[in-house]
Amino acid sequence: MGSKKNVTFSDIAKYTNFSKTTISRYFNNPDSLKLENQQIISDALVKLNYQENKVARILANGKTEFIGIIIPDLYHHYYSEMLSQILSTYETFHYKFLVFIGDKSEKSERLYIQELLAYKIEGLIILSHTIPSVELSTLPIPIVTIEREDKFVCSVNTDNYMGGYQAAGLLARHGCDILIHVNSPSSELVPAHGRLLGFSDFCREHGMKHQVILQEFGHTHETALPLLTSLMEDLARDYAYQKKGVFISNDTDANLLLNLLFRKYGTLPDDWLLVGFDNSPISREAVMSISTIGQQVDKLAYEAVRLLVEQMNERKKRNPVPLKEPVHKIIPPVLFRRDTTEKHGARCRPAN
Amino acid sequence: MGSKKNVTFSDIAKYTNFSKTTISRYFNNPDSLKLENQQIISDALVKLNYQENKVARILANGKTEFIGIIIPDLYHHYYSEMLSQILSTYETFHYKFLVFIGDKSEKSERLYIQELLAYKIEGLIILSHTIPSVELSTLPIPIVTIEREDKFVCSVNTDNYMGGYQAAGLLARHGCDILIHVNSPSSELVPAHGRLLGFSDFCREHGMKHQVILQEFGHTHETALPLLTSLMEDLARDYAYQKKGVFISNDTDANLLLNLLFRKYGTLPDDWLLVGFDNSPISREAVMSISTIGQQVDKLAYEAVRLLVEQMNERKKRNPVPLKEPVHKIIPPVLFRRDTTEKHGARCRPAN
DNA sequence: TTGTACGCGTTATCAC
DNA sequence: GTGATAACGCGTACAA
Repeated sequence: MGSKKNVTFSDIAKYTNFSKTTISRYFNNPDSLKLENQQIISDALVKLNYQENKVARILANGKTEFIGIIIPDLYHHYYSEMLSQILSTYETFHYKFLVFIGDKSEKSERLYIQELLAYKIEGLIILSHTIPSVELSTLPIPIVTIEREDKFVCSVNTDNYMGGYQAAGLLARHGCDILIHVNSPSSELVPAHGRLLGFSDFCREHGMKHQVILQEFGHTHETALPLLTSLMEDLARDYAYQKKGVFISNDTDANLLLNLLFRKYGTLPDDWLLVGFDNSPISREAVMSISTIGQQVDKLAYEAVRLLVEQMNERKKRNPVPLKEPVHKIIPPVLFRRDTTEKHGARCRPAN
Repeated sequence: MGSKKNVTFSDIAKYTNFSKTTISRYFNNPDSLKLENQQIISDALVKLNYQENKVARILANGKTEFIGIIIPDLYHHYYSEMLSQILSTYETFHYKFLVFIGDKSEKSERLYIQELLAYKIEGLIILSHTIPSVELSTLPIPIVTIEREDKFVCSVNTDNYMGGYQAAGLLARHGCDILIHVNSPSSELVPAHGRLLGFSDFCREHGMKHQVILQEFGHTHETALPLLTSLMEDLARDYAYQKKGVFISNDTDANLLLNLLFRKYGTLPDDWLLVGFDNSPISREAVMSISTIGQQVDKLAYEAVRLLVEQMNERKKRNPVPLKEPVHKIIPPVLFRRDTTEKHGARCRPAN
């Protein structure tokens, strides 16, 4: 008890008069031992207080069961929930996760990847945006990205186009005169850009008057507040007496706008409807619950890991058949109708 | 290029006509080689495209540089920020983190610990509450807990007592007639219990009229809303015409109460003051910014890792001196004065 | 300053 | 069913 050295297969072998091989088999293929001997070894394990050493196992069979994750931050609820869901797949796939926060430079992110490769991770999940997918595709292990530029690697993304389309549809159904989409300017290569397309297409297809406002509001209240204030005032002026349907592509800013409206009018005026994006906690916790387009984070996470595990398994076969083309999996979004749209609707059509 | 087998020290040794030892030294003690030879090896590394293998290194020297983390969830901002800060210490200490979400049973959590031990983690950070510290103290590696029962292990905690004291003090300074503390019933062993003590002590020491309400509001809007509604009505009735200072020990519920008040009165009435706990995003994003007691998550995280690393380093010495007693590090909280208290104060004493 | 030989704890390949 | 032996890739006395 409390002896310095760890108990190894050798010790157990000596103690039980078996060979190391047999001990190994006890763990990896127990049925190949006779029941009687299984029991003997089993007893010895507790008697000697054996602690398994998977590092040695890795060295011997090359399987680390490690997956690396690089995620931009955990500040946004979207990311922390995603990480949570990814980690939860341990219950299913039994892969362990080495996690890095990659909100730094490209250089440091490459360092993270090198570190992960040094630990012989079998696959890598990337949510950060810094390293282009061409470069990722050159790595010697399977890669899956989530909601980022993914041209040359496998990915799992939300159907952002449908999300934008749904948001516009919801606002249109409530009889808005003008549909406004507020978004930060983004590359056409990132999936989130689809929201804009979906929104615009719906409006065009249905002959809706609409406007797209591309603006960066920054990451703090302090920067966002004045910008959103003037946005609100502009819209109120430009579209006075018109029913304004605003689709803001994140809940945080939607909430901010809602609060500004509340402070100005004491409530959400009847000629304002709001739809956010993400279904983050604030959309439920706001003064008035915010309608929003939610991503199915659990499914995104699960599919990402599944897609990765599939490829990792393929590589372990004697004749691995690598993918010819990167696979891009699409998960539909979910529309949450809440007070910032339904309150009005309920008033207009109480029967519905 | 694309050859199946990995390049090893042997390959480099052959290629450069050095021995494996010299290659090893190049990595671990480069100054012991002459500059010229360092260059030769360096060139060979890129030529052969060597990828280091830390798994083999671990087996040889026993140092994994792994730290395990078990955290209850990432849904609460407090936990996700904590995890983020812990992971960020990679920049300082270069330890890698294996993360498990431990919101399950005691049994599954023990399994996580076994798995972590199998990967030879050098230390373990525990934020989940399921396994008592007596049991944790028997593990063969250093343990540090954060904000949980910690009698038999090292820990880092917020000075909850001071937090409760400060909250009461803030409300008292604003001339409240009655101070109310709302909290969920908790064991006296968990650090959070200190909030209650600090609050009560302040009130007693300063002869403030006060009431403590211990109630569980659950984890969803649906369960919390009716309970908080009746709480609000009870308080409004019991303390009509009195200035009510309410210290709710989490921001989510504080926000909910604020919203209820807003819906009822259209604003936060002058006879209501609110202080929350955690400084979570909602406290800033609410209709009216919520005064709150914040934990210094960055410091908690850093100190936890530092405390752990210290002990892990101690163990690597030839004559390790284990701690006689568990160390409990205390971090002061930070008071954020915001609109739910200062708005009133500003009105009463505009000069201040 | 560099090399030899062995150990780390497991798995894989044979052979029996 | 079970055992001997050689990997796996690197670190480290010890020797030179």
